[in-house]
Amino acid sequence: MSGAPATIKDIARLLGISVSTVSRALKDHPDISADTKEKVNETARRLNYRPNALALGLKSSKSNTIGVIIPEIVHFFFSSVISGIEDAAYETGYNVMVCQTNEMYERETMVAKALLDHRVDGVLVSVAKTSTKFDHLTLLQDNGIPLVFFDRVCAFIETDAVVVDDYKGAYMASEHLISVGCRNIVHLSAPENLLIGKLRKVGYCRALEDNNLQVDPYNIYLCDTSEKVEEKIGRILDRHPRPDGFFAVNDSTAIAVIQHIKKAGLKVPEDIAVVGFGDGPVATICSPTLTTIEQNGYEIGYEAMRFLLDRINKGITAIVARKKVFAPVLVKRESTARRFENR
Amino acid sequence: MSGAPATIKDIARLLGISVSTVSRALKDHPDISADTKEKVNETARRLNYRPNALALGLKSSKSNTIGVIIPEIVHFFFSSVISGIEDAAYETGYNVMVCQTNEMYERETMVAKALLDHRVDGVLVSVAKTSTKFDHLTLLQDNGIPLVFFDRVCAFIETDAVVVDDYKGAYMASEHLISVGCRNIVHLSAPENLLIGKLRKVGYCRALEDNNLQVDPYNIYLCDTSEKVEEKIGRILDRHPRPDGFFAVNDSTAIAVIQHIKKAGLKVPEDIAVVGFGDGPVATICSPTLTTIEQNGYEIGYEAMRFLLDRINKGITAIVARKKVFAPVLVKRESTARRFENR
DNA sequence: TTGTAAGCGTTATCAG
DNA sequence: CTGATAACGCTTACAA
Repeated sequence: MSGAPATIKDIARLLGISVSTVSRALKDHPDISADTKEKVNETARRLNYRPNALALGLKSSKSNTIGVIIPEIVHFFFSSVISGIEDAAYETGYNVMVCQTNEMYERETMVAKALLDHRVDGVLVSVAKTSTKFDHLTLLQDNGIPLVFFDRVCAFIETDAVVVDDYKGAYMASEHLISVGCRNIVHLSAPENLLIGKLRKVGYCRALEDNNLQVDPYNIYLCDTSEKVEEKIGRILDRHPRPDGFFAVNDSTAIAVIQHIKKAGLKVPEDIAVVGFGDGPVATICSPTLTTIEQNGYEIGYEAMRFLLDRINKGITAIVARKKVFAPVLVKRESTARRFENR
Repeated sequence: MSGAPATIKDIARLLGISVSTVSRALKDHPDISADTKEKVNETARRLNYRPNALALGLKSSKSNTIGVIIPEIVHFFFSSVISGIEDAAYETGYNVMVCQTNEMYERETMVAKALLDHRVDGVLVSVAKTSTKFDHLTLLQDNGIPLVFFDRVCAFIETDAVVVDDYKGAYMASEHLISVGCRNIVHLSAPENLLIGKLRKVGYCRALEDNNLQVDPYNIYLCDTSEKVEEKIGRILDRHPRPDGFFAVNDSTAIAVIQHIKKAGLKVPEDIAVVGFGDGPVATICSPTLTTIEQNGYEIGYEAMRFLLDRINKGITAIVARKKVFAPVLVKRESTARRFENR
């Protein structure tokens, strides 16, 4: 059989008592006689009664659901984040609505509204590459829905955020390249309107400056996917003098670079050293294995959810904006090895 | 400011008209005067009015939300599936609640109940490795919530399913190994209680039999993660005669095998050829690149969502159980190359 | 110890 | 053209 779910009314009718009695019995209210409780619970079990979360939510203005706005699910980092969020939510009885924007501003605004419609208790956001306006996010706040950013923070909105130290990670990555002997380092960067893009670029620049290397603007390319690498790598490798190091804004870009370098008959790291950012599983699968900056997505997701729960429980404005900044860790592997002696 | 979201009542009060008029005006009911509509819409815009999906859901018994039960989000295949589901849902105005079970039966039952509580309009499921009872899923059906399986089907429940042809894929993979000269092929399998585990194993066995090779039960290991490979690979490579081919139930297991073979000083594919299942991005990143069976997660998710929408719209029982079986494609790469001449 | 009724936000059915 | 009112499932004063 496949009928509609049982309600408190069904139980009341079956037992010839009122719905309020049933309601109280189900939540073990002290006023209700043991006998009645017994009967109610038995019937509830028999009917597979489950409270209607929609009704509960309507009554209490709490949906017990949180929303996640994420650029693309199919990336190790982002799926790790979701996994962390999901586990933290499960532990605390929340459900998670996941919305992917596919990096589109328009879609980001749509899903933000959908989450508002559903009266989610809070939202975790990592903004899309193309988002430059953020009214859709302040709209959520204006409606009493707390926001927490992870990874891709929006600088114009004052709220909690959980990130790795992008600046420092980039600095470490770049300095490591210098320490293994690179002097002509290319940075493959993400768009500047993403804070991570900007910070990682600044980290790169500063590392060069601090080591008395000239920052050549022509050594910085907007290039953050393997497709873009495909497009631009030829031109980059043809430059004179040829770059001897790459710091890529993420692992998949770094690996695409390695593959093209190898295809061009050059060697990593002997001719060109490469560092990525993220430390996904691919970093140990590619060959040579990839030196990269660790970025623990699971932890980031988990902590972001903890922040959000605080805000949900203590009131959206009760807390001053907090940042959780994970210290980046440089994981050295083959793509910068052999050059270590130069250090 | 961050107040509670505006309601239809707020608009009514502000305009000094009744809520029913507002409701009708907002949905462009023909009865309402252009003038009133104008005023209502203007006020709605000004207040950022958004209909309360909880109230709507309560009234209509439709939450406009679907649930997804998935073993682990952090796998390329599963995250691709979610991405496909998510896109299909977005196109049709549905929201997606994602629940990961971490392969635990107990958690699977919990999330199934949570989805029932939220009165989701339908559920997409890929069962956990450890699930052998399925009352929690029939519970959903009994409550009028349609179910569609993807990838990890439950054989005991009669409903739609979207999968690749696991049997055939495994058959092709194994036969390919034979065709490149392997005669002593190990199969690293998933648990038998998973239909995919069983079918892939049967495909392997049948391919051997059809090619006059003995199926040696000792050549079949329960080993479906890189951790388990770590544990068992030593023993397997020490066997005499040494295996000359591996068919692994998924890519990450296959790649772990390749890495260990290389570490043991043997060559892939010259000494041992390896085939995986899934064709994730890692298959082209590892070295040698991995021959594997394509399994398009995005398509599977997208189609599963289409099936589910049909069932939601036409009534849960109106349709006889349909299976969408994607034809597997063997993608030949280096991990079985060079041996091609033997074909 | 139990029942009645109002209300959460919305829509549909009746009346005007 | 517009307004009451009931209902969706549930909780919670307030009565009894």
